[in-house]
Amino acid sequence: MAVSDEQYDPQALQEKWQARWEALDPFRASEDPDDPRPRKYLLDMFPYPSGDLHMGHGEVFAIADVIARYWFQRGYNVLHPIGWDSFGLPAENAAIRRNAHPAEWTYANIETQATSFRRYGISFDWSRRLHTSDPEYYRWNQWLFNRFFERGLAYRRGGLVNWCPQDQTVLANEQVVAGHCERCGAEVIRRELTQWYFKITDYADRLLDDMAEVQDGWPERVLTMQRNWIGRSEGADVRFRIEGRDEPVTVYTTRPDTLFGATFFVVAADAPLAEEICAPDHLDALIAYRAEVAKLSDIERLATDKEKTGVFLGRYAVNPVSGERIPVWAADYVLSDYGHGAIMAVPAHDQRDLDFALKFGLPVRVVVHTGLADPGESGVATPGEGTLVNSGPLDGLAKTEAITRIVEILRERGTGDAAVNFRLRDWLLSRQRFWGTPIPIIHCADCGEVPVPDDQLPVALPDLRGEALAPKGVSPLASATDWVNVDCPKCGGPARRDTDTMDTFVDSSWYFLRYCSPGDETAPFDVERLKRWGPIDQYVGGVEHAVLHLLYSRFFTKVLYDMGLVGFTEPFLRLLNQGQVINRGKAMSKSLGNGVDLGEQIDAFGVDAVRLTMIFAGPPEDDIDWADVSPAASQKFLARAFRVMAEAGAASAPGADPATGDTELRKVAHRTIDEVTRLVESHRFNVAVARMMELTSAARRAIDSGPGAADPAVREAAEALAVMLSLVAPYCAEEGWERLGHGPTIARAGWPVADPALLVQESVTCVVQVAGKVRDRLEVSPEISEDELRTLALASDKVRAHLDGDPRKVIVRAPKLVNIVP
RNA sequence: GCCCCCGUAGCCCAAUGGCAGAGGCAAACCCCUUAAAAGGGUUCCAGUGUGGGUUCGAGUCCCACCGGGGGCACCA
Repeated sequence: MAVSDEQYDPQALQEKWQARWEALDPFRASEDPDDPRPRKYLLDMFPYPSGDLHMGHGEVFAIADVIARYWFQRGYNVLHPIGWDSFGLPAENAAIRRNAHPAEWTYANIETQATSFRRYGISFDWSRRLHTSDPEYYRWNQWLFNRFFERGLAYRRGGLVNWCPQDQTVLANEQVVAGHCERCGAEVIRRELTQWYFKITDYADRLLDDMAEVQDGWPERVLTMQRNWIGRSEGADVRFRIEGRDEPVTVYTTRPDTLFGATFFVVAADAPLAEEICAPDHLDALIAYRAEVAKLSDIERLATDKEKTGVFLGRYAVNPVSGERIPVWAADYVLSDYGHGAIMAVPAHDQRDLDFALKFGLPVRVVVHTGLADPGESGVATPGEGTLVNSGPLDGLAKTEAITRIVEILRERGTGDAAVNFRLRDWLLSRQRFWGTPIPIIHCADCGEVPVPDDQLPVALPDLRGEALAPKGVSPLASATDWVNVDCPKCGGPARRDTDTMDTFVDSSWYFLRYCSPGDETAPFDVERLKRWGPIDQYVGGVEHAVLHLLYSRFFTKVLYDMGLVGFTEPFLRLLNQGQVINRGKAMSKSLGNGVDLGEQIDAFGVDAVRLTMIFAGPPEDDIDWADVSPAASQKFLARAFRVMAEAGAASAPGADPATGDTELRKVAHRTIDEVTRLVESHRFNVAVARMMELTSAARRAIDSGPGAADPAVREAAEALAVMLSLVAPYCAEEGWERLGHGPTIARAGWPVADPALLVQESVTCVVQVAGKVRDRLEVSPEISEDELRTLALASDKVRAHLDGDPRKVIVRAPKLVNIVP
């Protein structure tokens, strides 16, 4: 055997095996309904083609591939698809800069990433590849939009919306993070615009309640974030009469028990209601106040420490239960799009109302006795529990009883009822940009909003490029006159296409359904095939989508369920959020100059070593600081493992009876198989790798100073190692598998099975403690009884030396521990 | 301000309430080698952020604090 045969040359292995794997195509999922193998659906969040793959991709896909390859080895029919989330702004911005079409940049990047994925050795079923910017894909966005429209789940309305001045488009609430655009970071402003919405609020209750289905499969923090985002609250609607106005005004409150403590009334300054209510001689003040508020950015307006502002509207509201007259104010701390855009203010028990009352000298009346200082004097509201006072029929009641009682009273009088409110707003889906799915609506002067008939889909994007795409506040599509002007599908008269495109989160809300039947030309997905594959067994991706993509996908799934197209209500049974790859304690960035290039790492250490480093660095959820890990060390380990496989392969042929091999090594191998199996199942991949390292060392010792490379136990260990290692380092494992005399591919080798007979230990070391200190160790049978062990322990000389008479207590945990309390 | 997660050798990380160390990095040394690299091996290193509590027994459970990370923050 030549030494060079045992040398581990990652680059050579990559070249050799990548081509062979592509020919063998071992990861194609079977659609044969008679395939007896149980199915598993593993999904990675599909990439946006921003350039080549980066370190973050390297981590997610390495992690997900461990799970996918494990399932393949366990004999599942695995669906592990790949596609690209290829609509979106960066392509458009690049196209403007280069005077090109967004498709050029997009599809070039997709090819680059696809090539990198193939080299990275991920176990994809490439036959299902999709790109959301293909007309064959976005056609179905439009088809789905039409279905939503028919059901009243897609509608157009005017209102204040979030506008990103940088990207020149509106944004959904979910895409505004702390007042800034989620994508570009610019400060978001409010504009009054007529836009398309999806009625996700109709599903608020189910989005909340169905979380029970994934309670055990999703990270707690993602569930918490979604719960907070949906923001369900329970309370009551209360109708107040406004003097000088026929229509009463309804307010929502979570504390109807404090109704008697309402000392003023506030409407959102920006709501139309404010001017409707406003007394004529106060209108100038309101208009002036509105102008002041409009000058503020959202950041300033929403700052919690901002001083309260407002203006009296010259009107009084009448408390429906006490009959008390209270002044009506307009203020910007009341939001026009939550509840009814108006509140009853109870300064004693709500800090915001108290701040306002103190600023404007409004009365503060305690109606819940909490035992704390009077808020009117302390300046601190008392929102907690207590006994009702100054509240007529509620006096003496505790909070929950008072709420029940007051709701009864309101109901009897017809001035209110229990109510539920959500923080969740409808999903604004229009975008004033080009590189997205055209909204398939035609506006006709006579017929109104007319959907483009299904048989005329897709409404393809017109061919615009370069300067024509520059943001100008209205969609670039508006300038494509030939495209815009069409005949109304209903009456045939002149009409105009809607010129906005859809939020690209629409694309990703159902792509996982399309993977089951990517080429389907008659439907977005094949219902029968989806029944076999769905829902997704394991989803892997970043936590940044906790309330974006994941919430929208859950919404889509529920709508499609109601349409009878999907057989499940939750799309993702288990969710794994991988950590980030950082460098020297900080996120990689150009400005910090601490970027690490995935391609360069692979060139230097090989695909397997990079993947192994990602997996071995720590738990998958944790961030990896690339400065703390060593791909060079990973490469060394792989070389070591490779030599074990190569030497075992050279010394023996397949088929030897392992039972004739060295028992000690066999025990190590089988214990490793057993543990690695459990560790992979529980996603503790870093520990699984540590076990593989131990097995490699044990095999090394067996070859060098034990029974030798030809021993069947060495072969058995090397073969098991190869298969386990193939989850993380497929090239090294495949070559090792070949050296061990097996044909390609190791992907079909099958997971090793631990022999229970080799897992039992003949003896266990039992620790004997006296008062918690170890005083003796006994070699005992694993099956020893408690009584036997107690007798044995008490008979020990070393133990007796520390005992003074009879022990008070003896705790026996057979077979591993005895603790004697003297 | 409120809520959640995490603090274990110089570093990354293990440890069903039961002997604090599985694995790796770094360091030192030995073997192999003409030499170096590669390879093989040995050794060094913390009492688990701090202070209480529960328990026969706490890194693990509870409370408070300190430090780091994350989420929410006028939603009535």
